[in-house]
Amino acid sequence: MSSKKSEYHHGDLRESLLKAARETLEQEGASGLSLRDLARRTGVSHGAPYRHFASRQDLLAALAAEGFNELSQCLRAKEDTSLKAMGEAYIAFAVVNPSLYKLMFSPELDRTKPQFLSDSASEAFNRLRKQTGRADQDQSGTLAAWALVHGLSGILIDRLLAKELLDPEELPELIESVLGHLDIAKSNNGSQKID
Amino acid sequence: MSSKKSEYHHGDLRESLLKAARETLEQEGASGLSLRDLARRTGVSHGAPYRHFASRQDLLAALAAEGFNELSQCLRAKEDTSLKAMGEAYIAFAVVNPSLYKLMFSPELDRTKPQFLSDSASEAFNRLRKQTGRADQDQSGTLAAWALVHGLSGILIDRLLAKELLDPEELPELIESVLGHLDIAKSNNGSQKID
DNA sequence: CCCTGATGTAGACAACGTAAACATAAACTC
DNA sequence: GAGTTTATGTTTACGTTGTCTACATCAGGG
Repeated sequence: MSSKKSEYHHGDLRESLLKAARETLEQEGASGLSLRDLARRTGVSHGAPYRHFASRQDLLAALAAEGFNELSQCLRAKEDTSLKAMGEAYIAFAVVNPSLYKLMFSPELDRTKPQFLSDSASEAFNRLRKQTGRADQDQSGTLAAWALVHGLSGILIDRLLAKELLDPEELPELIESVLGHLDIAKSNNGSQKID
Repeated sequence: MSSKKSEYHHGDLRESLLKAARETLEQEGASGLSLRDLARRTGVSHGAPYRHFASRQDLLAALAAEGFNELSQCLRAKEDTSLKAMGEAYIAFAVVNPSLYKLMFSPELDRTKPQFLSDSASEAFNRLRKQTGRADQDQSGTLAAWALVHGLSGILIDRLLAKELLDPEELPELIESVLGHLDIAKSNNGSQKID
């Protein structure tokens, strides 16, 4: 399909850019990601990316959207298991894609125009809520579950834990213990608590 | 003290820079903070800041350190109250200084050379642990408490909640509910909230 | 076959971080 | 107090970046 062809038109820049961006993102961090370097590595001129992304922020936003989709998928896969399993999947995604996860919740992102963020975020949130099985009036339980995994993800990503807690051997165990401190996780599985 | 004097030497640049940086940080976000603009607004040449900060990262790190000290102070003030009160103070700090809080946990920060981060962070962590009153063997409870407030802070800062949950009127109430889902907060030395 | 729109290129501009060479003023020494 | 040293601020310079504009190239439809 793609041997020599035209040499002028790339074919599927946009995708190539996103793929290259994804790599440098995890290697260099979000701040080390430049459009020009991206173009250079992809073999196009520095102006080319602007045919596919209105701005650097726009590329970042596309990356973040990709991330939300993947996270959504990870959660969907665990939909029919326990709340704990979902939380562990959530944290696993964050730890495997640290820079991407950080980017997804970066305040710099233009969250206004495509409401992709509120959409994907609220979809994940709803998925979580279904799992918590709470009444609609009290979403504090769902929010607590989300906050717990979100916070633990950030702590792990940023390596804020003392060394003795970071033993990768016992990490899954630690995560499970932490998630266990949520009262919802205990009375799990269809139990409705009366307020 | 400072009427005319020399006009050449600023007097206490460093502090002025930090103060100006603090302002622009919350107004423009971390990415909108440039050394040159800072120097401009402070009335010095664009090379001057380098006499006080080795690099932009260095300035950011100084800001973050400042933030950790203030957060530490906020927590120390609530040391003798309930775990919930401490959590609320933590979240209050984060919400009042959103960009600073984000910066404090930014992966871009050079956390290696001055271990200011691990120091301040672990100090706060220890303060928290004292409050949870758990055995040293199991720090999962402490970690859960930290993760919960850290996560909720991020969610509030980034405005990830649906509008109906963001009613500023009911926000303190919501926060309290969320913190209440931590099992440690319940069996806690009979501390009552004082309204 | 030309024309139109999509895509890539080339050049320009301002802003930035950072370093080096220089200027100034304060501190210290005698 | 004169002279030297040191801390602090200025200027100039360089390379990189995001982004805009004018231009080039190509694919597809009338």
